Amino acid sequence: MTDATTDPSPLVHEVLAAVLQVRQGSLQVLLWERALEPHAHRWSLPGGRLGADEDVETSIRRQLAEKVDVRQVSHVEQLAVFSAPDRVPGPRVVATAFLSLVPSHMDPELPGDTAWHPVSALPETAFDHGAIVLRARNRLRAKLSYTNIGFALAPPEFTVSALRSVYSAALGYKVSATNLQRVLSRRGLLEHTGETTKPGRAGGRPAAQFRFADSTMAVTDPFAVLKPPAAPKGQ
Amino acid sequence: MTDATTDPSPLVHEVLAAVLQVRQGSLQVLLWERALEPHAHRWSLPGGRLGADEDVETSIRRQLAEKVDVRQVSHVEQLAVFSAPDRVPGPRVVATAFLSLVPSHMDPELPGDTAWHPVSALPETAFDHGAIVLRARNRLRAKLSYTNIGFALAPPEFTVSALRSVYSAALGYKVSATNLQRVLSRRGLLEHTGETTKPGRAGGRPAAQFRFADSTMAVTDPFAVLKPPAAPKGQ
DNA sequence: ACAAAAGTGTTTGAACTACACCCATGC
DNA sequence: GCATGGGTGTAGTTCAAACACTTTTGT
Repeated sequence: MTDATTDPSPLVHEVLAAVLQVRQGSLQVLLWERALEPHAHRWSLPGGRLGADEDVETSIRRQLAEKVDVRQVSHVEQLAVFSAPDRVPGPRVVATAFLSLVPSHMDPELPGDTAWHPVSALPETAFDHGAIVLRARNRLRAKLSYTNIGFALAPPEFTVSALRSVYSAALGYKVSATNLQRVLSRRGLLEHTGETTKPGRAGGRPAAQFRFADSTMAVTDPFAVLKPPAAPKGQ
Repeated sequence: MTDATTDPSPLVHEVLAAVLQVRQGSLQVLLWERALEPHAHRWSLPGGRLGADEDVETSIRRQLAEKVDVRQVSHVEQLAVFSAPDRVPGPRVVATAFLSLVPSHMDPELPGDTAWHPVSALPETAFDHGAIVLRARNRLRAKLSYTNIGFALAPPEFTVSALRSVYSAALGYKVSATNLQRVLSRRGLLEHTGETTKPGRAGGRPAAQFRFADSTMAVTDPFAVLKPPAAPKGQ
């Protein structure tokens, strides 16, 4: 399968993460500004070379720790491999891209060359990193519908209207608070904490606080159609 | 991002494909039997080393051509990267795994060391290839529900009951022909060809022939819930 | 006529959207 | 009181599963 004695095409494997967070009402991505050529001053995704003793997920978590406190990263998942031979100038570099999420209440300290940018208004990006960000956003949007991945975007406790803002920012359209609560409750994803928030100066009923019942990603709406036949009543 | 002048950890990138086909009423995968150590006589996925001038998809298509006529491959998509440092003995090998499909009416000529095996009864597999096959099956099963990927498993023209067999084999449970036709028709995926088949000796009504309206993968049931608000009536 | 296989009509139920209405608070 | 924001009740719709029934053939 592989011939280790000769290496006709030296190859570097890098890992990259599109770190997404809802901030200031919009879905944003963490980028750093390249100081050096190639593509100096363009914005690129955090990441780096895959180490000898780590798999790609371990590697991206390690490399993210240089930009963001890892404990603030609530979810990491593989997106895809980007491997066009000319995707970066110079020697061949194949990248494994990740989708990574940070809850909206976090505000990590960032290195000076690093900043958040709205996904809907990206600055000039390096290499194929812009395409990776869009793939990440699409994946997130899809998963908001059929998994519990909202837990990774929301703070540990939240009101329904706060959660509505998070979902609306990520999806790019207004979500109804009523229906959001219904859907997530029906699926058993939401739990009351028992706490309520005080209304603002304008008054209004105090809002109940919720949390997500589970904080590991799970598919909650497995396949909508072509389900297996129902078990006979005797079962 | 990468330092090309030194290469502390030589790394090989391979591409692997789980080629799935419905044959003899079950979902099967194409495997070849390794002649040499390591893992001699175990069964492994077709694939090989990524070439210098190709991306991973081009590479897997090229390598599959050595086992199966490429024109018979109806669908190829990335599955995931497998990168555990010890996933194969010896020098580091990172793999990009693919899901690949062959329509059920094809019966490609195979090399002598290659054979189809039911996914539900795999022989002893090499390395992590067994896990890759199961991931491929799970991906296929999920996509049968919310995309038109059936086109890649079915022959160009088929009766509803033939299509039912294909779906049943892939999903692992009996699918109702009635409901299958309803779901696919409602989504506009099926077209009448105008032809009908002759009944067998036992009689029965002649079956209408259908084809899939589209032969490129598309999501047909985008998100079941949290849809964007309906456009106002005036639109 | 009868059996067999294909295809349609119709009921039931689940799940989601939309909207009306009620609740609890500040001023 | 009344405005404001939170929460529930309840149609109405869509979509899919289940099953009865009709259609069209071979024997």
